[in-house]
Amino acid sequence: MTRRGGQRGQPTLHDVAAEAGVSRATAARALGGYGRVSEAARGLVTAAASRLGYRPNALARSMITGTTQTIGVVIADIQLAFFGQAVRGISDAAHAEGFEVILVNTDEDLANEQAAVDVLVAKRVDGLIVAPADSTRTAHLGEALGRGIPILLLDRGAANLRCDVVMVDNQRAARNAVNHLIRLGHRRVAIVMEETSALPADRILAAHLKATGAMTSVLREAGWAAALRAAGLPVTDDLILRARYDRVDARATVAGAIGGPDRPTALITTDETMTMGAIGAILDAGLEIPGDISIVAFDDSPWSTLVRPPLTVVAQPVYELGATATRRLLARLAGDDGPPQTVVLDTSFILRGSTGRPRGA
Amino acid sequence: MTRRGGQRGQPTLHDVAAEAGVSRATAARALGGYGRVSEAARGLVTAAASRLGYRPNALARSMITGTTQTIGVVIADIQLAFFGQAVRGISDAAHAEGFEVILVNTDEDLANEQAAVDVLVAKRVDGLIVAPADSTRTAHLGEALGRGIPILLLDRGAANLRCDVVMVDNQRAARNAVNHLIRLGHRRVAIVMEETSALPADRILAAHLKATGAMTSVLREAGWAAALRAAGLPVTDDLILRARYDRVDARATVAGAIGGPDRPTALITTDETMTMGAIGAILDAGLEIPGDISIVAFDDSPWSTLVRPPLTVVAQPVYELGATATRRLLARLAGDDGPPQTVVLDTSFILRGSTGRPRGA
DNA sequence: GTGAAAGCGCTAACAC
DNA sequence: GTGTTAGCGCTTTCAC
Repeated sequence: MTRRGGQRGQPTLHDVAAEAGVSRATAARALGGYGRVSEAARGLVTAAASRLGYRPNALARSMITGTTQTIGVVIADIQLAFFGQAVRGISDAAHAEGFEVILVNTDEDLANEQAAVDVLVAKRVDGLIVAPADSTRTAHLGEALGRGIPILLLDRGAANLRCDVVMVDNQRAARNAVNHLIRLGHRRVAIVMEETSALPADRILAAHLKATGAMTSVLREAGWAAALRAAGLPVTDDLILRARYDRVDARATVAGAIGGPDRPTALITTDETMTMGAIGAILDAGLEIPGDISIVAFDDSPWSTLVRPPLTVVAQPVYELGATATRRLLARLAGDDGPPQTVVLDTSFILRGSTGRPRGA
Repeated sequence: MTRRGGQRGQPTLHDVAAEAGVSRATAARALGGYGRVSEAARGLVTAAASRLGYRPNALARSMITGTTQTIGVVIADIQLAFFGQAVRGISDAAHAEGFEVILVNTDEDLANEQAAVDVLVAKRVDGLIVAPADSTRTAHLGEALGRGIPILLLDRGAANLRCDVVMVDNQRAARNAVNHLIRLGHRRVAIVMEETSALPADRILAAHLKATGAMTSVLREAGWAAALRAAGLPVTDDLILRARYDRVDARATVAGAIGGPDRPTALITTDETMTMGAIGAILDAGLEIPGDISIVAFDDSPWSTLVRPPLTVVAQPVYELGATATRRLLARLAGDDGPPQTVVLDTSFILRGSTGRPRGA
């Protein structure tokens, strides 16, 4: 019994070489598929390897090659449908090139994100895909970049970070959606969005936002405001329905806004969570969609055709966002060192039953 | 400039030690938080480390310690709400103990699962959580177990595998749900489920299934059949609506079954995908829920209260399933070598509006 | 084509 | 308390 076994009892290259009666170098070459090995030796080695149930130690290999064939994915919450789809796109594109994925949730918390990047750097991931929690406080990302670890920003940009970004044009998508409502005759179009620390809508400079890469909901708010203003409609604070980022609070917020006499005739929601809250509130209030109130939602959720009426939505190519992001990142890993790219994928406006002319229009 | 830098240009312990003017061992002890180090040395080292932007190389550490602080998670598809929730539970419980998660999707394909296990073994994950694609062909899992890698089976059992399992009692949950329908007066209760290679329902031995750990949908089918039989109702093939695992096919299948004259008066669906298909078909057919047809769905999807009427469901504690699974696995990693445990979490039956008495009952 | 030897960055004995 | 030494399992020169 020549078997020595590694520390965990698993056979090592050493054992395989001994079993095959060749040197470790030859065994490694045969198994690793590099260098030159005779057919005879290769046969001996592979036979010995399978006899022993040898599995290469990727850790040891990575120490030398300097690549772990692993990418880190840092997102807010895998439970959200958006990230589920995006991560599937990432995972598929990564696997296609032989990469694995380490997943970390941040709950949009900066400290969590910083810790995640730290761990992933320690684990020596080859690259990072991150949906940054904060578009301005990105020192930790800059540092990783400085270490030579490519980063790809998913879904949201970030100021002062020289790296690739894959996203959609949120402002434009929101503007289009609101334009649709305006064309139908709506004059009071509210937006349901999560609370942010951003400036009030009427002081936002869209160009600045675009440059600094703000949160998607803020960009959507900017698009909403732009559409209203372009139509000569007032952009007032009572039309901005800010809720904590959960459907219960979104529901309460919308309930408050549609309970009064001068309620908006249409709503645009900035994501699935806000949409669920808004629909809940409308159902509670017994209002008819779109007769009493129209709604256009961001993100084409699987269930959007199951509610009555089916939802008019802005659909993002979420899976493709993830897949494209990954291909871009892997290109960097493969040596592409061109200037940072921002890839903007197209959204589509899907007209279904939840938008219509306001009463009396 | 004493800095040498590692292969990727990142500072190593060597650099830190040099910068601090101590030996590598001392630097390692100060940074790793093990062994004894004087306050003075610790100060010197940590200062040097932060000056250099040192990040430990987890790969090198793992080679020696024999632990990667990483668990592999092998599931069907992270896009499915079920797995999104479960993985979040896993991720949270893992992070709480300092573990990261490598995620792999299999699409319920055995070959994918085998490949995934291989890669994860090569990456030397400390343990594996897998929702096995096949409950009988588990040689690859047995082999990993043989290598000393603890495995935890999530959501589904597997035959002949001595390892922990965390799941719900699918048969019982289905039986309860169907009993509710029977009590309401339904006599023709159909089940909407994915195609499987299992035997027809009327030949299934529930006990055998329980022992071998079949797919959840088959167990739910067994529960459905058991409830009907216990009530003296016929279990006929036309009540088993099998569809490919996608909502489009589920919809077509259900459409066919509810189009005829002798249609079932109630439906039980085995998961979210089947539910979406079934509701789509019912809406298409213009049938009224629950007047024309009752429906009870497996899994309490976020949108189940948004459709009208809100759905009566069997809710699984999905997040808890993941968290519990992870805690069990981590206990194994911490040395627990008691006999394999099967943890069964409780489901809850949530009565909402989609179930009622059949017409004429 | 094959083997010997060096070394990736770190931890763990073992001396001092 | 600190330094020295020996590896973890692998890839990679470099001779032969």
